[in-house]
Amino acid sequence: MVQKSTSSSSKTASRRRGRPRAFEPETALARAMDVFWKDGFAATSLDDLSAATGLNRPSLYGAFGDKRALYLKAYRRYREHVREAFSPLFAEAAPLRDKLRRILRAALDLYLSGEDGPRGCFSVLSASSDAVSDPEIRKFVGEAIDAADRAFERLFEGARAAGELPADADPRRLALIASAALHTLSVRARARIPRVEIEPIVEGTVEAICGPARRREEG
Amino acid sequence: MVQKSTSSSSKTASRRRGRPRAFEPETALARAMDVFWKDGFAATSLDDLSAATGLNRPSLYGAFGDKRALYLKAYRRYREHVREAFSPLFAEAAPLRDKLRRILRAALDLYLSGEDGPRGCFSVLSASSDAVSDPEIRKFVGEAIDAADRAFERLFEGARAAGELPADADPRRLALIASAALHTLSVRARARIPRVEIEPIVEGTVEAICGPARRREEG
DNA sequence: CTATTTTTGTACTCTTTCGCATAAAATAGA
DNA sequence: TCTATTTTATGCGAAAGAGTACAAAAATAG
Repeated sequence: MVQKSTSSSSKTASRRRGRPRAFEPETALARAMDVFWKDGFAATSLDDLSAATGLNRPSLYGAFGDKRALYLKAYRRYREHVREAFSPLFAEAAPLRDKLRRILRAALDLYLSGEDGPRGCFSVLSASSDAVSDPEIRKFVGEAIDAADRAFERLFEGARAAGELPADADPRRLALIASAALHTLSVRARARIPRVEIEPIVEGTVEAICGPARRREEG
Repeated sequence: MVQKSTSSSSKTASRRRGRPRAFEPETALARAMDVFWKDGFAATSLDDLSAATGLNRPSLYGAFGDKRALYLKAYRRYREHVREAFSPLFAEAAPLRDKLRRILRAALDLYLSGEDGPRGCFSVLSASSDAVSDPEIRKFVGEAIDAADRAFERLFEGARAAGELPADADPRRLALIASAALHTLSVRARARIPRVEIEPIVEGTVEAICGPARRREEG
């Protein structure tokens, strides 16, 4: 039950004993994530998940556990996906203004993505869901928010050290403003507010943090 | 069915013909709003609503219609409640910095309120809910967000005209930052992040909009 | 070729939920 | 008192949902 594939995970190595799986857990999890991301926890039924993944319910249970466990796994996958997508943007060597703009634009693109309409941010959705009464899910949400706050904080610390921000700038305060931008982008995307009405928030936030267009760079 | 009490609505006037209601629709609606606000649309059952209001289901249907109609009425009531609570704060005669701080503090208090834990902002919740796929609910959400944006925009326009903001300040851009603060306050409150960790966002937003503590008022 | 192991698919149970039918209760008017 | 009208209360019925039992299917080990 809890054995974690004691053998190596290389593709062709020592195949398991019984009937082989007819699906790839990774892609099934990706489909489940899509559904949860779109409809939220309470409004997603196991039949929805079954239809989206192509697995029947017993297979879902066998592979991922019950609905709550699957939600946690889907959420974890979302966070990994986000981390992989945004880490390079934070690590990039570029002026702060450009980096911040690219990060916020990428977030907006992510929040507007979805075959059946914009989905917003999974963490914002989870925070709004009844699932947040679950301590473990709440912990996940808190970690996700904190991770974004810290990533922005480190970004602004570095920028301040590099002279891209005034010496008296407060990286933590600026980080909270950047995270607030993420949250409002998510809310508005989810409300299906047109992209052109949302986009000014990106530039407005960049200006609020980095200062107006090409001024004040040196008092 | 659709007659809207043709007679006057004064308390003692011409009582209706049949058995009188054993409840006050206003308070029942307030209770229903509380439940929807706490659990969201999908996770709230009619039994929950029945228990919270004290009405049995037929009475709920008779008074408010089905679940969706009741949600719309509860949401409408929330917006009226918010408008009544915040209009005086926007209208107040006080320095911009103080007014903005009071508004954001009041919003945080509202989002942290709730007998069973913080509830956040009903509009943010609705945007995250599956109910947003309903065009009418989506329209409500859009209107609520727009109302907040405009209220802040007018506030900053007035402040600029009064010389409390630089002449080149962009009221719309600042308004979007203020609304973003509301959204992040709601998300964090809902995620049960401790109040002391959320409060700095209020002051940080005030500084971002009005400038740092007591400097630069006349650059 | 047989036994063992694991997954798959069907169908089942139990619970919850929504919405409504129906009868009893409470009031106004005749 | 009797009738018309409106609300309340019980509870029905159809549907959906979560989780599981069980047997067939598909692979490996010996």
